[in-house]
Amino acid sequence: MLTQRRADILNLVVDEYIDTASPVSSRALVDRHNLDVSTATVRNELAALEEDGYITHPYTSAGRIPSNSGYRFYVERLMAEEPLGADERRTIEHQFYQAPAGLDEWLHLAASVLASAVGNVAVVARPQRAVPHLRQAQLVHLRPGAALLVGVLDDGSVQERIVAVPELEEQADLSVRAARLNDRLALSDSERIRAVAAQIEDDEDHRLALEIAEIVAEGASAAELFIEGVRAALEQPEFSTTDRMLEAVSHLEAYELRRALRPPWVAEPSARVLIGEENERPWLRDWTMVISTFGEPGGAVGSVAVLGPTRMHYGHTIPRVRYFARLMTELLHELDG
Amino acid sequence: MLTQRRADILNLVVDEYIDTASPVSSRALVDRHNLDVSTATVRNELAALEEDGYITHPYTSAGRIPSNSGYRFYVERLMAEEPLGADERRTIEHQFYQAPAGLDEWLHLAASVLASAVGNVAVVARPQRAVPHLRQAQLVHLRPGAALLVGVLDDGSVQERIVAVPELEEQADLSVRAARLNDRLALSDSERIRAVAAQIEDDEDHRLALEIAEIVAEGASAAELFIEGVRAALEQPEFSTTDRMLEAVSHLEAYELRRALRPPWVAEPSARVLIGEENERPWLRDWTMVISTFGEPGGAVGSVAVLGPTRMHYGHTIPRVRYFARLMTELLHELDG
DNA sequence: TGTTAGCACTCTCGGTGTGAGAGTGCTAAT
DNA sequence: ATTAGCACTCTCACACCGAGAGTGCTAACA
Repeated sequence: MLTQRRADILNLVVDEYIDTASPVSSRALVDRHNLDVSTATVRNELAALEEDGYITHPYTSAGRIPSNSGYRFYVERLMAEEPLGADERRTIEHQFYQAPAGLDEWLHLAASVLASAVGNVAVVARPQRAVPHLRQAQLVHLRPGAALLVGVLDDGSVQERIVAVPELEEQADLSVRAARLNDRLALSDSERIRAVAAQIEDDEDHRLALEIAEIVAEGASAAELFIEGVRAALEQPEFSTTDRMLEAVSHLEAYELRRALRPPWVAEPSARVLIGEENERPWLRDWTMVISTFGEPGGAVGSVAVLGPTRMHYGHTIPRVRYFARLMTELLHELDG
Repeated sequence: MLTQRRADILNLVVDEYIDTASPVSSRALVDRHNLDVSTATVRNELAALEEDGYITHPYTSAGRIPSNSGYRFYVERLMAEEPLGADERRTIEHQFYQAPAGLDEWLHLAASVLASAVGNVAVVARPQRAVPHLRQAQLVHLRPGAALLVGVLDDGSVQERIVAVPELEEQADLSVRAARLNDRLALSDSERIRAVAAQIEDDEDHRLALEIAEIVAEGASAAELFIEGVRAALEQPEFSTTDRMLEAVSHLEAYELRRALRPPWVAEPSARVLIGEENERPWLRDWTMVISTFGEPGGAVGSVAVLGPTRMHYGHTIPRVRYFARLMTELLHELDG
């Protein structure tokens, strides 16, 4: 266990480094926080902290930089959280309430507001159920022999796919067919739909039921992602060389992020912080991810996350991610009635 | 008008610069293309070309660089097109045919294949009609008093929006309502829907008809964009400083690109090339956009584009954009029956 | 025993200087 | 009209240097 003084100093080092982005010297600590010990004493403490692995040296004679375990200790024990002020809340809620009609636009907006609140990349994943159920299917005539199968799932998402239908059927026939299918399949998950399909005698209905099972299953994979704030994140000094920036850009795509957001930190009620290699994606070694979820625990669940360099303003970011998750849970609830 | 020799030299300068990305010297031209004149003669010609504005100097004693009007002349008169080989076509078509079910996935794939074929940013805009018509509307019960209004348009796109409905109506009632609305509104554009709506007596139906008019109208704005190849483009030497790269990153987003793709080059049958300030978006001053459209001229039309630095391999890019547009028109036609 | 002053030592960083090399533009000769 | 030759310009890579910032250690001190 660290002595009080040592912990205090670690706290100051991390705060200072987060602020200035450059190695922290003993002098800076003493001067800027008027400690009543000398720089030499501080140096001794720093050496001890380094011994314990909380901080490091970039080179022999530079200031100290927090290591990832330093950040971890900081987040768990030291950090002073910076709660949202009344006016900040008001501004955010205001932006939320002038949101447009669609859920998608709304999620997009949320990502964008969060990104600008924390100055880093914000990612919002569309809520989805672990096991989605069909709410309603519909067949829309496209041309003789083909129709658009549209399925609305119970997490509010809409899946579509072009399917073959009997050449002669008009829209009216297709609607009848869809109504018949809905009668048997509505409110079922894809597994159950498959089971019911097996018992359908009519060949066409049988085939369509299987198609429906597939689109329902698709609803459980690939959640849509809304990514904002890339620009702001890239402006930070950790990306001051083109190769680092290039690396970051190529990872900050929906495809990569989807994997990073996935298990096991889905369904975490409060915010979870993953520092560096705590996230197993290797490219995130120098990144921190603060992630939380929103929505009904049993129902459709989405996630909100902030991504940035490990040198992140934790005390600022964490409460905000938490706040957004709570707010979005509320609003989603309102939206669902 | 340029003399033959002068034009030849301009051609060589552009070719060489596209290839090497560094200013072209008289020596390089003579050596690498065994001209039967001396470097001094070439220098005189270069001076003349510079006089005419086709090329420039970065500084007094460096080689020549094509100006934007140099590129324009090159594209119109000089450039040797590099047609697709049989096996290249085969590879591309192969990738296309193993495409997944949905139109969206398919467009996404197209963007990605094109991007890797030209080594620059590729953008594909979902086909849409100038004036979309409603194919079918459907109401899906969400909870008492609210339903999801889903509209399928005649360009195959699906629009959705949450709407209020009478508290007491069940799915069955909503389906009846939807059927009634479809009878009067199907196959109409949003203007006509609005007109018809005005004559509907039932208050609820009237309100819903207006909602439908709105979602149909939305189908004409904001086409979905598929963007690929950003990474490859950013690796080019024109983005070798972080600020240039940062600038590029922040512009290569759906929001900005949508504006760049818009009029007046929509509905160009062959590929159109916009060099530098020929595109009025100011940030595109150093970019070239090669754009074409696909789909039925009268029907749903999408666009394919490649974006890259003005120093772009035009002879390679242009035929490929043209080829993709043609291929996608074909495949879309197949898809539409 | 913990703290501190003092000092030697290390490493970075910005500026300066320099020399080689690549090209041009011009002039005079062909 | 073309070309050889040459002076001149500008960049680029590299080395060098000195200032400055920090540390680690030692020895004195409370």
